Amino acid sequence: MKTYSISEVAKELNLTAYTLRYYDKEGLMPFVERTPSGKRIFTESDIGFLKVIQCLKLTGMPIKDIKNFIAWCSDGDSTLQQRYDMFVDRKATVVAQMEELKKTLEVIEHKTFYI
Amino acid sequence: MKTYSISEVAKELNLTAYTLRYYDKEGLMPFVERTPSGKRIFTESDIGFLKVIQCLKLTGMPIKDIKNFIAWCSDGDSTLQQRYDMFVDRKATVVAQMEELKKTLEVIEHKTFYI
DNA sequence: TTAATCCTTATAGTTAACTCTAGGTCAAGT
DNA sequence: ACTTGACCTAGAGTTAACTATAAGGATTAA
Repeated sequence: MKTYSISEVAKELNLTAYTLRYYDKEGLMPFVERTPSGKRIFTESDIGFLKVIQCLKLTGMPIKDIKNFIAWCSDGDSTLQQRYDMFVDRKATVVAQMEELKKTLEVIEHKTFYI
Repeated sequence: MKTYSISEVAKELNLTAYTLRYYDKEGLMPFVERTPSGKRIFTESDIGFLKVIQCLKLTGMPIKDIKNFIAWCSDGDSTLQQRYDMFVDRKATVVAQMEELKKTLEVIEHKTFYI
């Protein structure tokens, strides 16, 4: 199975190795294995998971909340509903942002505000 | 014309007077008038403008960038295109976030990732 | 006239999310 | 064997955006 180093993953996800180590320290990556000498080794599935984390971050979710989500994942099927609800909640947040933005666009398009 | 005090506006917009003064210091509210004694007096249109600022913040726009936008507004019609472009850009950002979120929702709905 | 609410400046504290440095380990190439 | 480069940790430093306090003063509603 192909694995990746921290700097390869950082490049792929467009962030730094510092940031990945910080995420690890914050409990966002309990799934990442190590070599006998202690180096992190990332699998394809780890990278997929990190992409989900990035998506959650994009929606404005704080790291502590993402950490909770990761912890739920470790708890298995019993937390499936919670996890699903959380995603639905996130979606609602972004949809609400979209609505606000649309309203604002309408305002500026109709030139109804100036200083 | 009806006007509002800083604390009334803070309550209406669901933030604190501290925050409003901070925004003022950062150049986000050059339009707000004062009484002869120096108190800020907000009009309905000021509040409308502050709501636009809140909307921009919701999309993740930093205060410095919002300040630039406000400065453009002061520059009048010559910056109309820039301002419109900025809003389109913001909209695109949020739409992209939506797309990411939809993808992620699909992933979790199909239960294709677990730790 | 007293209490509340506002103002200022200056300064300090807080939180989140990085971002970096120092000092050390380890594995591969020459 | 040795040097180079990528990795490690702990912990310090940074930035943004508040959030609050203090000290001192003005205004306004009851």
